[in-house]
Amino acid sequence: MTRVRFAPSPTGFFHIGSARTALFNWLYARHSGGSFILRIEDTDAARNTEQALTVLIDGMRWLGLDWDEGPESGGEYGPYFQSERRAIHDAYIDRLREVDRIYEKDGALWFRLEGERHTVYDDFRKKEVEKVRSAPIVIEDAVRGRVEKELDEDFVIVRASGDPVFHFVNVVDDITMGITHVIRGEDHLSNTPKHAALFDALGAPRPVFAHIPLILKSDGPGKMSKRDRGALIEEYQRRHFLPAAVRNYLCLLGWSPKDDREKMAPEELIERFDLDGINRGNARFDEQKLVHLNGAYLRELPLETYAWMARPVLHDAGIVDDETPEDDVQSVLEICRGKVNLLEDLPGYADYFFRDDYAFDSAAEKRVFKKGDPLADLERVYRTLEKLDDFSAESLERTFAGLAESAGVKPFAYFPVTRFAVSGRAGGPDFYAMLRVLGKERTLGRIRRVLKERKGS
RNA sequence: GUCCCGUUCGUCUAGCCAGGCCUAGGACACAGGGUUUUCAUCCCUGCAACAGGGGUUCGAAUCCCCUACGGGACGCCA
Repeated sequence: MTRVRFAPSPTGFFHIGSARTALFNWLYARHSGGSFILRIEDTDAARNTEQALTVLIDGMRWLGLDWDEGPESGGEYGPYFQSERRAIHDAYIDRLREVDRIYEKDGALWFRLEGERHTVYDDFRKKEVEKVRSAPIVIEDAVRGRVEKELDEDFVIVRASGDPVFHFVNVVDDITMGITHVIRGEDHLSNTPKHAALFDALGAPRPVFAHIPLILKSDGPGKMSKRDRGALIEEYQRRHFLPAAVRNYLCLLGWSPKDDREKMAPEELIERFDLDGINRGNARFDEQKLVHLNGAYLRELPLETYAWMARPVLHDAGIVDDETPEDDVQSVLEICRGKVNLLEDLPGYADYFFRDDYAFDSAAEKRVFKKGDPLADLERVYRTLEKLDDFSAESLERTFAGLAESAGVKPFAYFPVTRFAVSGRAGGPDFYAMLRVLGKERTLGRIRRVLKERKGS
């Protein structure tokens, strides 16, 4: 039975790299029919708060990563908060003591390596250190293959304060929770020999290690840090990204299904995910591709779902409020669906349906008034629509066709200036649908206003 | 500084482990064109990469070595 875990430290942020680690673990568990365990490594009291935990759990839920064991789920290997596992850690300290691999120095407990000792001056750390000549530790990493590293220094496993350190508790918890596969970021690769040595010293079988590449910032050097745009899951939640899109994009960063498939449903992802599809090289974060995927997911949402998600976005942006008739919102959403890649762009895309003080885009204005006599066209449109009572799309289409024919032009000739007048921009939803939703009164009012302002100046 | 890992289009990647099927495939972005009488979608075309050098081989993106570059780790943080 495969048992994998995601073991975050609640810091108050849910980093995209952590999220991807969680996702890979989750996928692997689901793929292999094993268990996915959430273990909270909350031993650093200084930065651990209840709110930090909430951020993490909300983020996990939002991404759809459910855990079989952990906080709020329970399980037979608890507690799932590292801070509550102290008795277990102590017992394992005793075990190490029994096999004589522990000694005390400066009030702390050190793990003793086996091998010849000598002292050298470390000029990076500017001090004398005791080195140990020991056999290299060999890790068979599921992603990177054979990794060999020599451990040459004893290390602290219990601080002078009495608190055990990460390397130790992490290993003990993995042993006692029966973890079979440790899938984590490559930044832990250098630590792994220490962990392997502890597994060995404790007489426990090592788990399979799989170190996944890091996510690098979109520009500039280094890995994504919490201050970078797009680094936090909270940001995607706040910006109304679709979790399915974020999840899908994250899969593609550092893992490949080996063929040309990119947009994949969870079932397919689970079906196809495997450790040997994980890449070795670090991946650079690219928001554009995420946005594209988000748009693709948005476009295939049923209208009901789309409206259900989009409505609060318009609300939050202050575009609509409780006074706004539901039917109006619904009609606008119907014709705007699939037009933007991000729900957060919707308010800016559709605001003019709900207010008359919409902005006029100067680039659009230039284009519209570049040639011909757009004002004359607009006037003709006005006089024609004035006499039209049926503002259905079909009726509007017939009307514009008639208007165009009598002038010997294509109906399209009237679109840009009309659209500009009623919306202030060059793009938007389907032309006739837009006029239909705006309705006769508002359409005429807006055209009249533009006509008046333009003629006056 | 030491150690570990990596390096295919601007970006994510396929191909590498099992060398010839690679005049290196796909996607995002970008540029052109088409469909849509408009917007978006969609479709087509284009642009664009095996880090460099040595070696092994009849043959190397694929195997080996070196260099360069990138990333990470070196905490009584996790």
